[in-house]
Amino acid sequence: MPELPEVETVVRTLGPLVIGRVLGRAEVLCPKILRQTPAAGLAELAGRRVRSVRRRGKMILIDCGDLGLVFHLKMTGQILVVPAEAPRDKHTHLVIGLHDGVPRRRVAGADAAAADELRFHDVRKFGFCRICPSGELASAPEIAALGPEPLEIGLEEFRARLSRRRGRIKSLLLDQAVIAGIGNIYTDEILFGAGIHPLTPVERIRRPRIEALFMEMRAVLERAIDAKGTSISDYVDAQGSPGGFQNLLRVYGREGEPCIRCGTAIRRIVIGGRSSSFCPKCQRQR
DNA sequence: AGTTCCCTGAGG
DNA sequence: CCTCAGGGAACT
Repeated sequence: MPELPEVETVVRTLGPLVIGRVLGRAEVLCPKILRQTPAAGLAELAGRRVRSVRRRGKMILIDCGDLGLVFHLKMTGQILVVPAEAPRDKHTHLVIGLHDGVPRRRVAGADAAAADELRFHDVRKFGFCRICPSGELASAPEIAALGPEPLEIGLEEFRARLSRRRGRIKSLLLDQAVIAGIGNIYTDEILFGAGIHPLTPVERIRRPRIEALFMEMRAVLERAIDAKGTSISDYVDAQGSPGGFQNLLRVYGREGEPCIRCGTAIRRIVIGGRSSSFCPKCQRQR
């Protein structure tokens, strides 16, 4: 599932494939995935040059001058850059032409440069794309509501944000308004590393352990980015390559297997409808 | 704070 | 056939 490290990897692989290139015609094969995007907005994309590709939380922001594209991959979304002639499948929902700069005058009879396509692909159709004026990007509801970036926030701000809230630590780390970009896999990995039971009320976690949590959050996310994300079901980067962090997971998806630290069987519980794996010995409920 | 829903493919 | 996976919005 694309979380911060996967989205970061998509952004890093997508950027070089699209920045400086010009968008062509957009084709919507599944209108459901367009959020608050009038057909006119789509038509206006054609001819615009891609300026930048950035990430905010789990959102992908593509700046095309005065128009911006926002993608959220949710669980099974993919953004791919492929040759225009590559076959599509039934889960390809949005296609935007992509070509190199448009010369002022085309040489008669010259072949058009081989064109690529930027494609949004999503088996479950939970993901979406929004097109809006660049000036409205920051105020788009999905972005305005996000908490700070976990790799940019400092320890004191992290601690302050958590201390303002009540509730289970797992639910808070998953809450995008508290901190942006962490999902189910990395929450479990971070809590394991910090030795905190996922159901622990945040107000019961003492300062030294909050510090351990902060360090672990940074370490896990950075390691996962280094490994180019976790590919369990559908995740691939903009070139279609899988990540490698699934081989480095310490607790997620390891229910019943021995804890890598103490050998105790990893247990799984459901919190807020999400499965949570943890070691009952290394992550004692305090 | 917990439940339901969206959606589809995989696995039982 | 049934159940499960899951981000996040909407609802209870």
